[in-house]
Amino acid sequence: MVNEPAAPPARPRNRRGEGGRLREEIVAAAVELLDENGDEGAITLRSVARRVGIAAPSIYRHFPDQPAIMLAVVQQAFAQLEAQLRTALDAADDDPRRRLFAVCHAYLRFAQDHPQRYRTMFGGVWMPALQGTSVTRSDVASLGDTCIRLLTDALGECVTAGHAGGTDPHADAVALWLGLHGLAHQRAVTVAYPWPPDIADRMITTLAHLRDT
Amino acid sequence: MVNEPAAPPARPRNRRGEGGRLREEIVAAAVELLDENGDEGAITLRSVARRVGIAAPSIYRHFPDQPAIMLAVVQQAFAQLEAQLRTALDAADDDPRRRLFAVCHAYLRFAQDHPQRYRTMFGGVWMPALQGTSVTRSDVASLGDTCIRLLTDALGECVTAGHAGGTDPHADAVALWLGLHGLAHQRAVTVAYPWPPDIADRMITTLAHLRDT
DNA sequence: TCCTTATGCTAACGGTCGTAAGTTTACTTC
DNA sequence: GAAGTAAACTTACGACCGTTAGCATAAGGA
Repeated sequence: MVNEPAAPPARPRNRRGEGGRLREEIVAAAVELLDENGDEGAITLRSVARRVGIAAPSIYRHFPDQPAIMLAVVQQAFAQLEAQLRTALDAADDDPRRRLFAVCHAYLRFAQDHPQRYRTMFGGVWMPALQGTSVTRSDVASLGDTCIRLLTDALGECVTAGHAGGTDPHADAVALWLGLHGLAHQRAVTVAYPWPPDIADRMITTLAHLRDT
Repeated sequence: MVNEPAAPPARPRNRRGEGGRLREEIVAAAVELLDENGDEGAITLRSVARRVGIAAPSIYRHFPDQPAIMLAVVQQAFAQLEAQLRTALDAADDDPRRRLFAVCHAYLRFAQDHPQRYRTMFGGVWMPALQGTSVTRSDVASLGDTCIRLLTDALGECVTAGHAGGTDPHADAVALWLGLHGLAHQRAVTVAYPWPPDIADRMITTLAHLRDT
């Protein structure tokens, strides 16, 4: 838990118009602390300031609150997840089946590559902690919507192409996402568990009601 | 966040041999704080002591650490979940199909009735926080095993009776639990989301590979 | 060159936390 | 009634936290 007890990196002051750059550095430092310590409680005003190499009150130029930093971290993480899903879709060919697997595996890969971030994104330390802070409920309400839509669309393509059968495409999409989330979250939480090797593909195939090839 | 700023409930001291009763009171108070504030960070040595009506250091008679309280809370929660699953199984008849649904719905009901507890049980604030504390990794390793076995057995009965088909019963059981966990966890985290009404039965039926009746 | 102003810092306050050391209270036994 | 001891308390220390108020410094246009 010791974070540079006395680390004066002699940080150069930003140029006149580039003060906002410090905001990115703050968020990046917060993400670093989260990834290293694995505990969102490690993201504190002072710890972030230490990591960046600035004085703690200097953060108030860029964030009104400490929860505002957390919100920025989570927003950035969701943007990264969305970008990763889009990249996977762009790299895939036109087969709806392969596109569905691509986006699902990209989702799972994000959670596996950044378990602490995933845990924080969906851990729900929000509703309680943001009482009386600058973070409003609407800031956090629609955070994962775009990512879920990408998944829903990919499943819809499969249904349209006749590769997937199901009585209710929307409910199936929700179920598929819930299954992915269960796997992703549990993988992010437990150190090492003997998962069946093909557990991901099994869940995707089953929940998407994919027909045998 | 104000917890009895000065609440002297004039707690009577326990009788000579019943000092261990305070331990139960401490755990109960910790659970109360968790359920009310919804944040495991609300379980602190001093807040628990205030709630019980004792001085903070008095806790050290019964717990070596603050993490030890958290461990006790989680252990108790897992015991409650297990008891709830067994109760549901005992109340069910002999039809394997109905027994499977009974245990699955009991699982989901626990998460819905005690969302903060569920979040804490599976939230994984463990691996990081127990560094250098009295809580060892083995204390937390096999916490949910019994509950998962109850689920696995219920699915196994369905397979044996021919009500469920699947190529790998163990993998299917894991997948079923992951699906339940995804739904339970997400329900415990989000305030209100328009879930498809029959989402639970859909996931259970699909992941268990239940045959049409 | 000087003045404005964005940028970041120092100092400080009040609060909470975990924990150690030593002490008081009251039950039980003799 | 005396003694022993379990049960719980008081006091205190050091650390970290979020936040406020005011100050220094340097960039860049006039």
